[in-house]
Amino acid sequence: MEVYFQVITDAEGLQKACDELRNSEYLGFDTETTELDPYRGDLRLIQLSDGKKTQVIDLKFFAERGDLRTMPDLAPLRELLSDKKQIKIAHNAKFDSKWVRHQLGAELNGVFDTFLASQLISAGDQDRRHSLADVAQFFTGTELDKTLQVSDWSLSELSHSQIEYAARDAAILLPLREQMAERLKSDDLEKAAELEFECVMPIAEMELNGFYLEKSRWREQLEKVKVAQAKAADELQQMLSAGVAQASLFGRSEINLDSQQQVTDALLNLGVPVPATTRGWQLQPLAVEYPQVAKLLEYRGVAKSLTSFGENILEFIEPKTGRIHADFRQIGAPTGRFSCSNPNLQQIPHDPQYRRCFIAPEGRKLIIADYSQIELRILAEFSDDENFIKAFVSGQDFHASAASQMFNVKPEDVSPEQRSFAKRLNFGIVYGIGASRFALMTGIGQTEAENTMRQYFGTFRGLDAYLRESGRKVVTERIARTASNRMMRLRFDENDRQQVGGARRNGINMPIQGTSADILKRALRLLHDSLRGTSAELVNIVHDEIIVECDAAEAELTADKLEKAMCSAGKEYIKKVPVKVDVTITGEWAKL
DNA sequence: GTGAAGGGCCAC
DNA sequence: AAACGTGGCCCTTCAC
Repeated sequence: MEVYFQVITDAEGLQKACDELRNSEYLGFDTETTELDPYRGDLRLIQLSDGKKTQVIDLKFFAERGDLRTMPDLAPLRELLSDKKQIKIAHNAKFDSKWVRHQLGAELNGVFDTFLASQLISAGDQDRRHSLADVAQFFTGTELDKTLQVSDWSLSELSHSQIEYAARDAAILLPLREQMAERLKSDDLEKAAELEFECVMPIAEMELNGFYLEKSRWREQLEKVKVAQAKAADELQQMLSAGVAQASLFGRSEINLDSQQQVTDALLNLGVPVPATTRGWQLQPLAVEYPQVAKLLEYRGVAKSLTSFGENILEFIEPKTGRIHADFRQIGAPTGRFSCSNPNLQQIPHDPQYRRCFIAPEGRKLIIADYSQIELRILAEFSDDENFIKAFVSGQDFHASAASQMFNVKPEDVSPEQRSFAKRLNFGIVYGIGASRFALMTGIGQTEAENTMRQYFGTFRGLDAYLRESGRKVVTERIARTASNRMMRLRFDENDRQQVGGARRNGINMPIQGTSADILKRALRLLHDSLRGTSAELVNIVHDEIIVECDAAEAELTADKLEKAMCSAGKEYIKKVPVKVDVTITGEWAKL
């Protein structure tokens, strides 16, 4: 593919280039950098293409003359990038926007992201790849050579082929967008795409902001866990070795407590009826009768804490900022949920001992806001169940209200046990729980579990009908959608009962989990716009929770804005029941 | 030594 | 007879 390009190295050239680019509604946009991390390397090239001609801006020549963030010479470029009316097409725009934000001091607005679009269109197909080369091949049939992607972009003089490669990557985005836009339209994914595209900048900023973790407090916490772990390991070792044949004369044989195999053998020797899998929920009932099993579960808990949430997380602290900048994948799950890694800030134990280590630095505050029972409210909305809605509208404790209805007692007479049953079912049905699992987790018998579930669905008939219809539909259509029309395709063998059952549960869960993700994404965009120009910074998100850090003086104002953004986002999708957000102003990531 | 798979547990 | 959805990270095991 021939590319017509021009290299820009000075202010005059840049002004002219931006004037030319102004005439195009869509611009292909790409960057080349010397590193992957904007805190480490330099932004070298910015490529902008109107499809006919590609402008390649070599920032090295600008950086030589001063600070890129404030340099007036770059004003036309900043303006163009942040103008939301001119659409910038980029592949994984989060990457480019982080560099532009951090090193040019500009927001990227008006995004069309071919990476996110590809994920939306593939609708959860795990086999599809989403690299630019794969996406270009799939949608336009063009072969892309990406070998120069990892070439040295810090050279004082870039080669002709490097520049040409850079220009071509930007140019190809225009025909690619045309194909993808058509497909988004025919798949009815335009709304979901807009939701995703508008979320790119908030997430890019969040990653740049990072979350502050106090090292010393984390280490103190670790010491406590280490002691607990050593103790539990010792005790478990003692208990298990009682069942091992007194080993060799050469010494005691230690059991590797992390080895599934060895632990199972030891338990069997002790006469414990170990089930096929020894996952926590399977072992839980045995823990009452067998102290060894209880000890094993205790050991696993502390061992997990120490390995997954131990010293290693401290290595993620960026020296330049003293903060943790995790990677968030915007479409981390086919449902539309985010995933997070390096480290996964979405799975820090709820125990305040851990979360209290994430703090606001001196003079700052954390605002923690989470949706109250968002998935159940979505379920109320979708199912239109009269009694379910009533329980929310009444404004009292939801689980107690549900229990009151299903056990037919006055709200004040609901026993803790009844409330607990209702609560477990409320959560379980979102995942398609069955009677046997319900029996196992409550400790009641199979028959009683079946009866309780029958009572539950007898009370919430609309819910029952919705879940059945939802499950039926997904099996016949093999597609599930959220409120924004985000789509997930299900693949299963219709003759395999297990697969059909799995697909049904999947399809029931996806619209609910996915709509929750839709709402969060919408909230992030509204929040981003309402916090612009303030001291507030987004620092973490956990599915139904948003955490913002701001100057102490602006805490009240920020809390208000956060609550408003989340509520309005929720109300766009949930009309039949109130949307409730709990907000806390605090110095630490823990509720008061 | 390295990498993939299997099993387990953390979050929501 | 059925066996609760989405992720990431860690460990062991086993093959190369």
